[in-house]
Amino acid sequence: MRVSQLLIPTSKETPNDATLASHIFLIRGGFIQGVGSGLYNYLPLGKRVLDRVRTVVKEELDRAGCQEVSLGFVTPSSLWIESGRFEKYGKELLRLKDRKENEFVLGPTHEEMMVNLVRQTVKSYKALPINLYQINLKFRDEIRPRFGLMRSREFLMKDGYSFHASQEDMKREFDHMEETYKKIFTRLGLEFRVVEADSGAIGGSGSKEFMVLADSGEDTIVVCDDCDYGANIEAAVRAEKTCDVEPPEAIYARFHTPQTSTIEALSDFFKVDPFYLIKIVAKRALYDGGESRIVLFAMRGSETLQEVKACNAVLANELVDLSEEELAEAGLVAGYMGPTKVPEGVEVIFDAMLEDATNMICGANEKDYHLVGINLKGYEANYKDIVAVQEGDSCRRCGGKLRYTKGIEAGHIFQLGTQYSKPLKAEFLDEKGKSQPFVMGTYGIGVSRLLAAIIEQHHDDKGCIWTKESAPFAVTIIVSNIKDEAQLALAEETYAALQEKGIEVLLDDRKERFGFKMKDFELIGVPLAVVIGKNLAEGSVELIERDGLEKRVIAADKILAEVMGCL
RNA sequence: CGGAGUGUAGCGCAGUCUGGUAGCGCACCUGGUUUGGGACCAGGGGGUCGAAGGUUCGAGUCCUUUCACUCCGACCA
Repeated sequence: MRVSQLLIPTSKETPNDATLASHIFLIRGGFIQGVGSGLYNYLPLGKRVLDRVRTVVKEELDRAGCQEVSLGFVTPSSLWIESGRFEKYGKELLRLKDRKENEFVLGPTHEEMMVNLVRQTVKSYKALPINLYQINLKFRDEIRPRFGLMRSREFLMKDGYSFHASQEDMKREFDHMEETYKKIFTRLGLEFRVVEADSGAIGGSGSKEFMVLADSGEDTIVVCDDCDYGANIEAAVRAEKTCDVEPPEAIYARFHTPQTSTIEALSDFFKVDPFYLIKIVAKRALYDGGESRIVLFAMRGSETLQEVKACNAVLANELVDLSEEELAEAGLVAGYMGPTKVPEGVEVIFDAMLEDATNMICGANEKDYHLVGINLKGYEANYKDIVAVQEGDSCRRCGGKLRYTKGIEAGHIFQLGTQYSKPLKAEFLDEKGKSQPFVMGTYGIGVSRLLAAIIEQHHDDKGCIWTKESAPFAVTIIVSNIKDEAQLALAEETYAALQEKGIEVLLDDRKERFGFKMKDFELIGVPLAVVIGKNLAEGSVELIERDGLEKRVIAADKILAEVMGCL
């Protein structure tokens, strides 16, 4: 491709809303163009990268025995109502009506559609297992789209679904997909980590995320320094935690504690380590049909609530904050809430760490009063793991120190079981002629997000540095002075020769100055550049690798061999 | 959803307080010079000032309504 004919609107200026390297360089390099909140157009260069990434994904999946299909983007709501997700998925689901007032949704993920496809076509165990996938647009009406392609509303995703006659076979495929995903991310040149994860809105049990490691990642992951344990903070576990400080021995009593509505103040007031205080976080848990209830989450004062774990503990769709008015209406006092003697209609969940805890201090559910000498030994209650693992906690597997790191969720695989096949009545006949629901797995890769992830991991202050398998072109030929006939002639000759060899080559034949073209090369991030410039007079040209920007002077008649050697 | 802010040329912005000819930089077009690190000179094109309504002789500017976009937050009760 000749740059003079390529639609490639590069810019010196950083868009004012872009903060992440990937967002800045993808826009400045003319890969994408913003068209609305969380909506992007792909320009020729961006489309090429997208296609290359997509090709890697497709090749590995096809090699792993998966079959590509393409499902409708607009989905009848009836399927979503059948599965029960129409309400559960919440506001991220964009709903729309056609001219006849029929309701549809724009697919944010396609379990329903794929189950529907398979239930109509697969009737026998003999046709199993089967693994179908598509690489298609998705739409999620995010609360707050940001960071360019990282969190957009419309995005390209590979979503795969496998169907099995047994749990064991599904697990086998799950492991197989984990290996396949590792190959995909490795081929794309990404540094990543496979971690245990929460299953979120998709549901099911046993899920793993593929995290591309980057400081700008939106997810916090907990990793062990000594073993390969890794988990999303939403699902991380740790070894039991104790406290070295002596517990405050006291007999049960009600204590006047004015102006101590925070854990910190309470800790100061009683001169007690927060470990021995009970912290309450009150939330409103939302359920289907607009129902909701107030839940108090009780944990040690040294801990912090992990909202996803908390949400799972009460099987809610979502947890939202409460205003002081709402608390007052429910008979609760902010800053003085306790897990005992709660008003009617308020649910309490205890963190598992509180089981059999003694010598605790908690709120009295009464303004300006706390209770001391609380003893939970043998106390009957609902104990669940609802707190976040903290840095420095011990690894449950090996006892090593856990620490936080940041990751970009680029892939997620789930063991679904019969979560969707049951409500959607997707069944097959087994060897005994008995009807059984399909056992399913589901596997996703954020293809458009991968472009952002690659740049987050591979860039410098000048621009993008695409990896070998993701680059829009393999090499670019820069003609320093387009009016120099010798330079242009050699460039044209080289361009034709590389094309002949089937190499994706770019020829920068624009009537621009040298510096301008170099800046563009650095911004766009093609892995290799051949600079044909003034030292052609001495019979040599330059080879520049984008990663590191190292220059090498080579003989002009050796270009082809040298370039081929670098690819 | 809570808080803050912004909408003026393709992009980045000034002008709004104090109403009176629509501006600047980049980009773009024409001509010329220039060609190893985002050149220079000269000329030029491009605007329903987010939208609707109002006040006024006159509104980018004042008033009302509305839409869009962006940023911060949504764990310690």
